[in-house]
Amino acid sequence: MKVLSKGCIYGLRALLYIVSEKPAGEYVNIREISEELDISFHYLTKTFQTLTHKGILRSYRGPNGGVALARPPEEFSLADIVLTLEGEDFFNKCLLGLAGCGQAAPCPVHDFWIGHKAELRTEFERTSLADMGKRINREKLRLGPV
Amino acid sequence: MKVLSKGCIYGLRALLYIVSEKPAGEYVNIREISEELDISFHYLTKTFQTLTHKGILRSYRGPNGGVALARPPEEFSLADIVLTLEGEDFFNKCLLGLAGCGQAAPCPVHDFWIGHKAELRTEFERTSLADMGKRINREKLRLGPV
DNA sequence: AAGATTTCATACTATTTTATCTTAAAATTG
DNA sequence: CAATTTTAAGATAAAATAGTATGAAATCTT
Repeated sequence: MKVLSKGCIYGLRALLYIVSEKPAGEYVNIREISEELDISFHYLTKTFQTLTHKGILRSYRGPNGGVALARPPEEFSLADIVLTLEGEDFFNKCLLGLAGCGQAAPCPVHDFWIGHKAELRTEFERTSLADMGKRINREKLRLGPV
Repeated sequence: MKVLSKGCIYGLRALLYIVSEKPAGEYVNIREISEELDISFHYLTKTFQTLTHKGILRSYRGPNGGVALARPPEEFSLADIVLTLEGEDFFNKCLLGLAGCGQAAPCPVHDFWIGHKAELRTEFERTSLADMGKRINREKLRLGPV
């Protein structure tokens, strides 16, 4: 049950690293993140570019540069990140991949799947990066290989 | 939110076609299925091979040959099909793709994701191919392009 | 019974998508 | 200017998907 692409997973883990390990607003070196989380540096770079363009991160070049959240972590939900990296139609896809699946011409699992997607979306929307950062520190959750 | 691979989707749609369109036990031509559902014939053939080897389908060569369910459609759940085509660990994967994610060393979304996977699994397990076939005919649900 | 036909099985190749690496340019600091 | 660090384009590799060609089993026709 692979739901998220690598790029999205990398982006999420990296953002969670930033909010759980670093003071808010501080620029974090991308190489440090890639090494801590054992993620391909260049791939992470691309993912971060997307997040920067979409206004979730801001970046700064040069010594002591890096990336930082563009706004306080309370203001970003998991859904914001996922929708940015997977596409806005992430929660609107047919389980059987049928184009135009909907009330008018539903696939056999349409109703059931609609409900699941909505549940997931709700949970993603009500969980902020700040919530996650706190939980990660409180419960010592891991973001990378042990 | 792409959850299932193409191969699995093809297998599911094809099986649902068989149970909803054909008398139980009758051999169905693979080419017919691939054309009705607009699925690559050879790719479908491969998926069917897997289902045949795993005892979900039986096949018969020669004129009027084809594939048929190996047992009555009441005896196969959606979960049976999905687990066969996606792998037995389908419902046990970490949302963030971390190896060894579990109670001992959980990722930040472990608990939440565990619950979702369990719900999904339960629904897949309690829905049989026969149930689906009936619903498809009763509610005129579609399995392919309109 | 022979041979042609139908149909699934399998190996091999090609294409597409996704992920990763290479390289170099632009911005910043000191 | 030299060092650092993000940005970005393009090449390469790997995985998923699709297509081609051929083989093997069952049936039908004559």
